[in-house]
Amino acid sequence: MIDTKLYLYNTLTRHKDEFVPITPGEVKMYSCGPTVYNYFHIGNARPFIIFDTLRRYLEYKGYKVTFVQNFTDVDDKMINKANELGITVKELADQYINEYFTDAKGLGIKEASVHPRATENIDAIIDIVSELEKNGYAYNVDGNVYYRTKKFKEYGKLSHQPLEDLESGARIDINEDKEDPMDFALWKKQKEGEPAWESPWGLGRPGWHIECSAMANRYLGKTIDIHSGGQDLIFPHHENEIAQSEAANCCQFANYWLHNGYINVDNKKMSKSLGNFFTVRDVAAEFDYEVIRFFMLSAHYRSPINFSKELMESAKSALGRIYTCLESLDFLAESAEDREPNEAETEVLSRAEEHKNSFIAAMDDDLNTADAISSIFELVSDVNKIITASPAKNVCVRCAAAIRELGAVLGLLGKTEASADAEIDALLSERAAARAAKDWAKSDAIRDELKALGYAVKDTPQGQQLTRI
RNA sequence: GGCGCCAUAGCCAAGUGGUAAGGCAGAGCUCUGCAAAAGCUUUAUGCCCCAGUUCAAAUCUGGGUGGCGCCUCCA
Repeated sequence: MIDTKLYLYNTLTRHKDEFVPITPGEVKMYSCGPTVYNYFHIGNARPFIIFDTLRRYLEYKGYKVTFVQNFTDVDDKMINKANELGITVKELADQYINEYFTDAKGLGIKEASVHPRATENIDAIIDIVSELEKNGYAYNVDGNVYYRTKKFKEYGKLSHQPLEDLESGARIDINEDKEDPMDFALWKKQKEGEPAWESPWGLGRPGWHIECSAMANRYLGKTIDIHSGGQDLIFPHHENEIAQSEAANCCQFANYWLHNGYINVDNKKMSKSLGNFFTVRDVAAEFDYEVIRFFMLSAHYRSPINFSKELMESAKSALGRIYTCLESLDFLAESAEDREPNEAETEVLSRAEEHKNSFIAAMDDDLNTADAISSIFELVSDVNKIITASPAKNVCVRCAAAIRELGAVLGLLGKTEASADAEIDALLSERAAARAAKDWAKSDAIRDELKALGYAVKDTPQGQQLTRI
């Protein structure tokens, strides 16, 4: 257990608050997941990566984390897309949930403890809407159930906007059923051709906000530690979740609300409506998934970041620098002498501890991954200084482990080199012989041949080092 | 109209009172048969501008300028 204090910026209090979980040693987290009607774009990927990193860090510190991330698998967008494609909403959901896991796995996003689907929790949704109706926070108009926003006195506490101000800025709502324009749907009456479930109010489907309240309650309980999502969910989605959950359960819904900044393109928010979005699938085809993750973590999670090909290239080179160091350490560890560390090596090992402490201090400060990554680079830089001097085996192993340990907290550096096959080994021996005979033409020809096979070879004092390109 | 965020080198980006981390790109040198990688050196007397507080300000205060977001489906 790493018992340093973790501070997180809480949208609710607008401060960095010391993180104290409800139950010592355990953390209950809920993060809003995707609506599964398409591949997700890199803007969607940011919260997935950021809050996966928070989860990993909490686990690294020794907490037992229960992490819930939902799939919104029924809403207007789902229904429209399914109709367009001539398939059912469930078929659409199944397909894109699969695609989600493909991209998420590539990005190093661990599976949540539970990935509940809205359509599989209709009973829990009906329960909470019934409770709200019973205690006067909801009203039924001909099969549509709405939340009575004015009744919830703390409405606006997350977005820090008094209800009147929200109302004056609100678009005119032409829905005549509602008592107030700020009221929002909890349950929607079935329309022609829409999927629907039986309920006390007739056939219908849940509104968007209610699913998160219902599923957080079912899988985590009435009060959770951390609720997270993108900044654009603060209002109305998270504000409404608070209104629903706190009115139904009569207690605080979440102690810490965390929100990540946007991804911009040409300094403008990336969004579907502006059409300036890139899917993770497409970007991963050009750059590695891991480069996307590294890129996301190279700035503070609450800052907006710009996306561009140039910045991805830069991220790729930076990540490559760490991998080069790791590959050299792995290579050296195989042939290195098994002896006691010398003075310089002992110094590097002790500096590795310092860098690890800096890394932890950065992460404790509201998840400052940019600063944390700089600790990894400083460690790499120290290691590089001893790498050409045939370091002791034990030193190579320990340095590589230290770099990988910190990388793993960020969900990075998990790639391991595939061992070369017999054909490659034969080429390497042949090249070694050619070099010994100073037959440079042949040596270079074999290097080209290896390159064509997808390998780069470096000549080091310890022999030929092979890496996959 | 209400609420909020941001401005640090060619680019990206930490730093929130003690004298500018880290990465990418560039330049020179060392090593190398060549290459690759790495190392060393180098790149902001200054952090959008102007005032102020302070022994001390990129950091705090006030005022500007420029950019962005939420208040509407959106990560």
